Amino acid sequence: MSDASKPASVADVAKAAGVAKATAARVLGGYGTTSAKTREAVEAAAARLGYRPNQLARSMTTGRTGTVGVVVGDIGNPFFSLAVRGISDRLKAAGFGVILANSAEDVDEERAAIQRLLAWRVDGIIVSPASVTETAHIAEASAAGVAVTLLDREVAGLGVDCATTDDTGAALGVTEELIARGHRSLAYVTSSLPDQGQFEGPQSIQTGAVRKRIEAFLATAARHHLPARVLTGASGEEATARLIHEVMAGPNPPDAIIASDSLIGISVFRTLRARGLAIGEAVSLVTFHDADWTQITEPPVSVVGQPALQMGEAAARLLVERLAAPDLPPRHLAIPTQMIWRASVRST
Amino acid sequence: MSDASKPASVADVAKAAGVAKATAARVLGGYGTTSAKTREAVEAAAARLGYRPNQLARSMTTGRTGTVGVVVGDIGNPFFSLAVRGISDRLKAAGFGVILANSAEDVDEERAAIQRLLAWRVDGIIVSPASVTETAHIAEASAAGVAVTLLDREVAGLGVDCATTDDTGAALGVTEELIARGHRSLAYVTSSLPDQGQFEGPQSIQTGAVRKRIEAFLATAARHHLPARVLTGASGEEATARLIHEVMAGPNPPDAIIASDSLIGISVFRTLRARGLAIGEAVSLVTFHDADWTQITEPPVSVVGQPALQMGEAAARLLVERLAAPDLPPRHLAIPTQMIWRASVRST
DNA sequence: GTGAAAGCGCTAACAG
DNA sequence: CTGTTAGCGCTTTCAC
Repeated sequence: MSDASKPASVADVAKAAGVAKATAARVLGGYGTTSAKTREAVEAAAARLGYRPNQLARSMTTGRTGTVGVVVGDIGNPFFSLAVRGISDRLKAAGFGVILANSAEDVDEERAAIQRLLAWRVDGIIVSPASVTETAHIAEASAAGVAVTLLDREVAGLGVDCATTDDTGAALGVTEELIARGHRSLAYVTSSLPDQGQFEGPQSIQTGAVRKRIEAFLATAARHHLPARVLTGASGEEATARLIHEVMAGPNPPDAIIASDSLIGISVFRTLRARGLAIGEAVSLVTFHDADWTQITEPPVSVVGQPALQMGEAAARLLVERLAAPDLPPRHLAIPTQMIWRASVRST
Repeated sequence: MSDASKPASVADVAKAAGVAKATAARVLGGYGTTSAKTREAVEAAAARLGYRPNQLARSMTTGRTGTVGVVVGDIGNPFFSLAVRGISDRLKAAGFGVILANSAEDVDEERAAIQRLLAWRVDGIIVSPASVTETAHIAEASAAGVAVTLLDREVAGLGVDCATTDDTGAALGVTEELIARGHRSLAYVTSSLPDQGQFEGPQSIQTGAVRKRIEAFLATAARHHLPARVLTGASGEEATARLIHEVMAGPNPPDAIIASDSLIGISVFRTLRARGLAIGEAVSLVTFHDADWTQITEPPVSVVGQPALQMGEAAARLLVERLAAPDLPPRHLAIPTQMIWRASVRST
C-alpha cells in the first residue's frame, strides 16, 4: 500500500501500468482524453502503489493553488471564529482550501502572515486588517495579483472588495436610542489601543470598524450636546474591570455603556455587578455581537446583532466571484446589523 | 516593483545581479555561504525586481512544507476555536503554518479533508476525529509518514500522539459529586448522534470524548443504583429544547443535567428557565467547558473547566516534538479538567 | 488516444 | 566562496 519513505509518483504509476507518463497523468489528473481500458489499468496501478497526487507539483505547473489565506485578529474570539466558519464553508463549496493565520491584532504579524501567504501563492486572501493606515502589505498583495477581500474592517482607497457590517449605522442607531431613553452620559469600551497610547479622537483608533463606530457614537452624542467618552485598551478581564471601575468611581459616571464585542460585554457586565450596580436601572449596557449568553443573563443584555457567519460567507463569496471575474470593480458589502433591545437598557 | 503578470524568480534576480542562479538562491534562501558584496548585489536586485520566494518550488525540492493541517469538528464552536488559537500560536512559534479544515463532524468530509492535506504534503496533521471507529484515513495518513496528533478525542490502537482532557475522570467526578449532593435522577445531554439513530449504550456514540464521558457517567450512576439517561442529538437550540422539554415533562424527570458543551449548556439553561424551573433548586445544571458566560448568569453555572487553549497548545507541542523525533513512542497527554461548583447545583 | 520532451522555481550535490 | 548540473512531480505543448 502506501509507503512512508517516498510516495508513488505519476511516473511510477505509468511504468507499472505500462503507459507513458503523460497518459497516466491524464487519468490521474482527470483531464484530457483516455480510453476506458488504459484508464482502468492506470487506476489499478495507482491503487496498488498507493499513489497520492502531489498538489505542490500540480500548483507549480498550473499556477493555481486552489487555496485562500485567511488572516484574522483572533480566531479565539467568537465573532471571528463564526466568520471563519462561514468563510470555510463557502470556500469549500467553491473548491478552495483555507490557510489560516492569526495576527493577534498586530500589524507586524499580519504583514508577515501576508508575505507567507504570497509565498504560498494563494489564489486569494481574506483579511481583517489590524490597522487602517498601515496597509501597504495589503496593497502589495493586491498588486501582486492575488484577490484580496477585507473582512469586517474597511480601508479606504485600497480598491479591494470588502464585507463588513454597517458599523456607522449601528453605532448611530444605538446612541440615538440610548439618548431617547433618557441616558445623559455615555461610554464606549473597546480593546483597541489608540495610536499614541492615549485616545485623541476616532483618528487615533486603528481598527477600522471600531473607528467608524466611535465616529458615529461621538458625533451623535455631540449632536445632542451630551458627554460621551471612549474607553480604550479593554483587552482581557482585568484591564476591562480596571477601566470600568475607574470611570464609574470618577466624576459624572456614564449611565450607559456600549461594549465593542461580546468578550468585553461579559467583563463589563461582571464588573458592574461587582460594584453592586443594577444593570438596566442604575446603568444601562449594550454590547456588540449577539452572543448566545446575552439572552440568559439577568437582566438579558441588549445587543447589536452582527451576523458574523453571514459576513464570513459574504466575504468568501465576494472573493470567489472576483477570482472568476478579476476585472469587476471593487465592491463593498455592508451587512445590516440588527438591534435587539433587552432589559439591560432602561426604557425611559 | 511587483508585477501582477509573473513574479521575478531566482533566475531573474541572478541575471539582474550578474551572478549564477545558485548564488542568488543562496542569498535569497538564506543558506550556504556568500560574500557580503554579492549578498548586497543580490538583495538589491531582488528588491528592484520585487522578488517573492515561491514556497511551492521550495517545498518541492526540500520535501518539507512547514505546514500543519488542522481538522476540527466545528471552528465556530468556542471550544474548538480556542483550541485552534492555541495550536496556531504554538505552531507559529515553531515556524509552521496552519491549513484549516472544518469537518462539520462528518466522517466523509473529514476523510476528504485529510486526503487534501496529504496531497498538500503537510508535515503533520492535528485532527479531532469525528468517529472512533471509522479511522482508516487517519491511520493512512500516519502510515504515509505525516505526523498525526489527535485533538480532544482518543482513538485506541492508532499508535499516534493524542492530547485530550481527562474525560473519564471529569465525568466520574461530576457524577459522584452530583450524587453526593443528593441528586437521584441524572441526565447527560450531547449533540452527538448515536450510531443506529438510537442510543444503545456508550458504544453507539462515535465521538471519542463523549463516549468516554458517558461510560463514566453511566457506570458511576449504576454503582449507586441510580437512574441515568443519555439525551442525544442536541444540535442547535430547537433540538436541545425539544429534548429537555420531553424529558422534563416525562416520568421521573432528572433532578440534575450535565451538558456536553457550552452551546448545549446555554440551550438547556434557557429551556429550564422557560419551563419555570428554578435552576439549582428544582433541577441542577452542570456544563462542560468553562465558557465566560457561566459566571454571569443567575444562578451562575457549575462547569467542568476544559483548558481548550492549553489543549491546543499541547497538541501542537506533541506534534512539533514528534516532527523532531519521529521514533518517539506515541504519547497521550490527558490534561486534567477543573471542576467549578456554582449555585446552579444545589449543595445538599 | 497516446507518447516524447520541455519546463514551472527552487535546492542539493559536486566541482572548481 | 561561487558556478554547473540535475532533478523534485506534475501539466502542457506538440507530434504521431
